[in-house]
Amino acid sequence: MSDTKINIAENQPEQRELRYEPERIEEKWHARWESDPGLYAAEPHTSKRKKYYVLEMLPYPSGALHMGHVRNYAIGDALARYMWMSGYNVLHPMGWDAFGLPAENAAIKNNVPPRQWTLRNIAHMKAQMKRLGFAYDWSREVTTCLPEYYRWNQWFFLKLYAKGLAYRKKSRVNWCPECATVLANEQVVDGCCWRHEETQVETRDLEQWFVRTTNYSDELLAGLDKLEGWPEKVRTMQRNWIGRSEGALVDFKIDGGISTDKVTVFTTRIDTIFGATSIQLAPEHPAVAELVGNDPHLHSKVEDLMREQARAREAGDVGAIEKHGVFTGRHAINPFNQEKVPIWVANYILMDYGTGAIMSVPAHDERDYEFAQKYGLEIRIVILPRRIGQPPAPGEPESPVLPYTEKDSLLINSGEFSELSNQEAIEKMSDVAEKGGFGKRTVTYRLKDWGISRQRYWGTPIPMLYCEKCGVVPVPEKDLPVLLPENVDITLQGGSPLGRVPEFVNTTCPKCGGNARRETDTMDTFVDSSWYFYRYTNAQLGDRPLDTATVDYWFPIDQYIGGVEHAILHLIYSRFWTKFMRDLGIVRNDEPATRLFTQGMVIKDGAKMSKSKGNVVSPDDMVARFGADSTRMYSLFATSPDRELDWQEAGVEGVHRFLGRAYRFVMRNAHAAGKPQSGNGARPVPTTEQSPKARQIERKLHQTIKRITEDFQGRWHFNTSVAAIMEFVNQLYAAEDEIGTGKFPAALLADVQRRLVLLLAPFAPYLAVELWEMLGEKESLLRHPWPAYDPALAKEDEITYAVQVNGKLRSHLVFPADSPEEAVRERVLADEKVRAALADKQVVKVIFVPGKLVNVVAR
RNA sequence: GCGAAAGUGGCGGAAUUGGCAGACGCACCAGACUUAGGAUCUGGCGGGUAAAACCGUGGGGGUUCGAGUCCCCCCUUUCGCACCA
Repeated sequence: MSDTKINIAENQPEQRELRYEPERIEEKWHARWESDPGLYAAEPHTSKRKKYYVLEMLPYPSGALHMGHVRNYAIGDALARYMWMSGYNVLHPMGWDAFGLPAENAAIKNNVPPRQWTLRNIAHMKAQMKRLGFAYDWSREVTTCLPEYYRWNQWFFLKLYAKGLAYRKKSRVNWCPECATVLANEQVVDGCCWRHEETQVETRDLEQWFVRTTNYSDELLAGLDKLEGWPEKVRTMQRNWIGRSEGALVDFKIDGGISTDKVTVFTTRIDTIFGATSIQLAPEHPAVAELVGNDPHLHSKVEDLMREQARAREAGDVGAIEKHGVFTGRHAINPFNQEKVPIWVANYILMDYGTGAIMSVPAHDERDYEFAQKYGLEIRIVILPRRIGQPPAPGEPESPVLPYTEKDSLLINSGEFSELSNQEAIEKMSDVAEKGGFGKRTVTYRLKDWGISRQRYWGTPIPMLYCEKCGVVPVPEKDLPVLLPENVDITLQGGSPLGRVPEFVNTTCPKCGGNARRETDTMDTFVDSSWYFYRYTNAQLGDRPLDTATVDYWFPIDQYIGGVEHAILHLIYSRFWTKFMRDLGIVRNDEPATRLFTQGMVIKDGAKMSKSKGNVVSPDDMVARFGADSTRMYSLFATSPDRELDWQEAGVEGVHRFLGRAYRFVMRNAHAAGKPQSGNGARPVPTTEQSPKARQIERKLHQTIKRITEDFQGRWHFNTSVAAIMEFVNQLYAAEDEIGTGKFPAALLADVQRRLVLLLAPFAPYLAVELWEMLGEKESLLRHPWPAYDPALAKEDEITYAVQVNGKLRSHLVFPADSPEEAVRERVLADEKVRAALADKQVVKVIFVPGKLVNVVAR
């Protein structure tokens, strides 16, 4: 803001009120809203309104809001305000995902305690949100790092433990050296840490707490089919993540035996077992060491395979490595035909899927085919399409790999099972294997149990004790919360920081009174975000995590809005948690949210905003220069909410300019307006008193209300909603010369202004409320009903027909809206331009599209 | 490799079901008002032409009176999955 501008404003007081100064308007209302309950939800059943729960994903208090947050909340806030004005009892809460590693890193770097750092960030970000005018019900604020919240994480953990859903086991886990802690499978992306994209995850063998998410594998999968309000993309991602696969386990006896006499393979294609020409084991398979024996050559080969696999896994391109293997010299016996097949070890077999052993069927599996080709293993065709019914003719089919599964496929070379279809064979062979005791049907999943132990300080302490006599003992419920100690020396070395706090660690066993040590790991912060949205329904409750009846009123969440990056992590954990809580009997819904919306990323100059790229736009800066309304409205106007948003400052300026136009129109003409007519959709005055321009404005008003209402109810294309308001304001400017002349009814003007303000309310709440006051309205803008439109008034009374000859646009003709087809045809065919285009051609037919277009087809 | 989404002026993007391509905004150009303008208001703005014709929605075919929209083939980008047996 230059000095010149300010001076001019002061020198010309009559100009001053017409100048749109968002900082003045917004500061004024910002201060007033501090003491205004705003968009607070009414307690269940105290309001006649229907409930509507709109939720945006809670932020991590990193220090400052970024544009992604602003966009997310601008969408949610517009919806919340629209729903509120549409007569719903809206719950629109906000909170803080306040535990997590950045607080610890900040503590190490700047020597600030994590709690202090976090709470300071929250205070700042909350102030930013308020300045941006987001209408949250702050009486329900949830901060996950406070004992009032995290004690219930501990309470839930005890419930999980009691139900056998939390357990401790030693296992190979993902370890991020940068975070100095364990990660869940969901937190490993392409072999790297989800927070440190450059840091490769290592593996460590540690004793850890796990949550049995796999108990709900099937329900988590089946539930996806019913979540029709969720993006298909998210549902697909979750389906893939759960990775259900039906098949069979089959035992192959090891010829000559080792300490165990068999190796069990997992297959989804037991019907092809007569085509199995080798067994392939993962390099880490427990039988490998014995099979390889003392042969140093074999031994080093297996080591190589293991290394290749590990390297590929760390590089994140497991699919790309070249297949290698080595023959162990030993054989296994196919239980179906007693055939001896060689046992190999191969680098493409994964120990953590199925049994880490497969039967290799080169004729009907691409990978097996590639491998068999390389090592000259036999390729035996055992299934063919029925239409052939016999071994393929030379050169047909082209690829020897034929994973036939169609109903009309047919087994060959498969003993008693020959001639069966693929499906029949799977059933029969599974029966035979089960009866014979050498196999059984099974289902495997990719989904693994959720490892929740973190060797970090800033998280919820896991409420467990280790007693010298009694072993693992849960902290009794009455002793909750297990408070996270303050003043802890934080380093990234030497394991859990809590382990270095003797006052915390050393305690007595609640069972025997003897010495006990506390668990020093903390919980994954995704525990916090798995159920926070339930806490909003009654955030102050002291004796329970939630009140079932209150939750029952508000749930499920009607609309959840957030980034697609949470499609698996947060959204699968919170679905699990809901099912667990339901089985605990404290909630009744099966799923947390009916509808999910994932908004697109905010980018600038073709790249995601990031400090390293130096293309970060600060919301504070935007608010200071253009105002909160312009910043928010631009984030909705630039593109539809589901798409990537390319931040262009000139665009914010454009929206700012538009808001100025709207502001000036209302300010200039407020005095000329008459008394508005009562009734939300009623027509203010009879047509006869209106000039054509006034009628046009009235029509445009109703069309605009219609468009915006439909956008809210349907596609959420708020960019076109904003464009519609802009068009409307442009028309108002074009008709302004008639205002005050008597041609433009004062009552219509009053109505137009009021409704314009109402339409602006979800997008530019500061400006809307300022103008609302300026119009002399006393009632709260948010409590005023959303304007209705009258379809009859929105209807055009003249229609411009596009006139084509052979599909090419030749003319435009205007007709009264209700003109019959005949009248239109007649005038079209008589039209000069049409006749010129027809020349000497013969009219074959005339296509008439009512209200739109006429196409004369001629030859 | 598999799957999904997308590709439209100088730029962000409109075009709910096949029916006037480019709404709205930015940038740009011109004018008005001004001592002044990075304010405001008015007009213009896909290419092409004197004006038309004509050409234009990643490329190539097709269906249709009519295709950005539907079908087939290909290219590019983004996202997801990727030895899952």
